Amino acid sequence: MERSEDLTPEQEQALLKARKRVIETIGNNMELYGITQSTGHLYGLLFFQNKPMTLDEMGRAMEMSKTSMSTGVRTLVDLKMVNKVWEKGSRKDLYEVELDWFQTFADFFSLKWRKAAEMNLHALRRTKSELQELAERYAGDEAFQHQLQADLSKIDEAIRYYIWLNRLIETFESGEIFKLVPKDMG
Amino acid sequence: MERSEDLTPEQEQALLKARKRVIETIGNNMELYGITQSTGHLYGLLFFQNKPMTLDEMGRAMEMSKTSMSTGVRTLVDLKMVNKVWEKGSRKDLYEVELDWFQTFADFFSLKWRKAAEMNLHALRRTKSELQELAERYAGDEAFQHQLQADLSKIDEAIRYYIWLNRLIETFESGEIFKLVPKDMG
DNA sequence: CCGTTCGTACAGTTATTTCTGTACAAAGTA
DNA sequence: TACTTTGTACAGAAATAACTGTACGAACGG
Repeated sequence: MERSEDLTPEQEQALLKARKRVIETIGNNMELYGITQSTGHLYGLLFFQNKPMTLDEMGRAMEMSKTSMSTGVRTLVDLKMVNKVWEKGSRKDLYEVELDWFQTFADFFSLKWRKAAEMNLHALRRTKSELQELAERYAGDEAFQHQLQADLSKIDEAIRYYIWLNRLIETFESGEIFKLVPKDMG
Repeated sequence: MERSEDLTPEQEQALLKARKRVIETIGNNMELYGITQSTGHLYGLLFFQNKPMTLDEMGRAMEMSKTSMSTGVRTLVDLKMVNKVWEKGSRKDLYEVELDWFQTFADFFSLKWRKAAEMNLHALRRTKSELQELAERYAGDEAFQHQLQADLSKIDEAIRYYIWLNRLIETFESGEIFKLVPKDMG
């Protein structure tokens, strides 16, 4: 915790204790984002910091090596959960959390789910055309046709799902989702 | 692959090759669901099966132990990605994938994200009231008040986000999301 | 009942991931 | 230019997770 505000030790203790619950709960649940428990904990730490933090400060607060802070914070930056900020006069890199969690959520889906959706869609489409070629080549074989059609109809349904998923992700990226599901209910 | 349809070895080869791309791509991307690569691969295998499969058949196809199949398939059942099915005459447990991927996606979010959202919301609210108590107790101390207000406003914004997230998840659970973002575009 | 067959608990092994300390390149400072 | 300071690559150590084989209880068939 930053010391610039000069709290009494008693106050500081009480504040740290209150923060701790949130830091740990959030840290634990961040595995949903595919990040490690300790990186989640780092995120929680940064969340309550009211000033950008250096790697050394993180290391001291987390009681971990600077190397780990470096890799942890890089993960968070890649996920756009944490931003690198500049401060004149300081040679050190400074980091602070992105406080707009709506944005964080949207960015996460753009980054991870869209990539997966597009890879899967690509694989499905390639395999679909491959199966269609097989269907033509062995046009007479009824048993094989039957099998191919079973696979093809599954693939078509999967493609339909991924097209939908891509569209859903688009609503996250564009912010349209907040028109469909408003941030505050009326 | 089930042999009941009696394909030629050549046809079977071609089919397996075509399926392989999809199985592996999907299997790899399933880490987004927090499942292991090999469990993802198992899912891909089941996807193309046109009959429910036993643990022994899975083990043979995956070249892995039956124990691993048992734990893998249990994970998939817990996530409602795979269903246990009954077939008279068979003493063995049979499993098949849930083919409705829209449903699978919705179930996954209900299960995992809602649980996390509720835990976080709970922690945030508890900490919020704890901070409010501190604010009352040290009503005169300006430096401390300043710090408490900084924390409280962050917490309020986080609470706002989780309330929204819960509402979003509700639209998945109720199927309302498919009214907001239609399965097929008009 | 007794003998099978099935699924899974459990303990041990193997494989993977996470974390640390050292070393070094980059960039600033004098 | 030499001297610091900073962030990260890299290799090894420590911690976790995944996988396997054995063993055993449950369910069924004779």
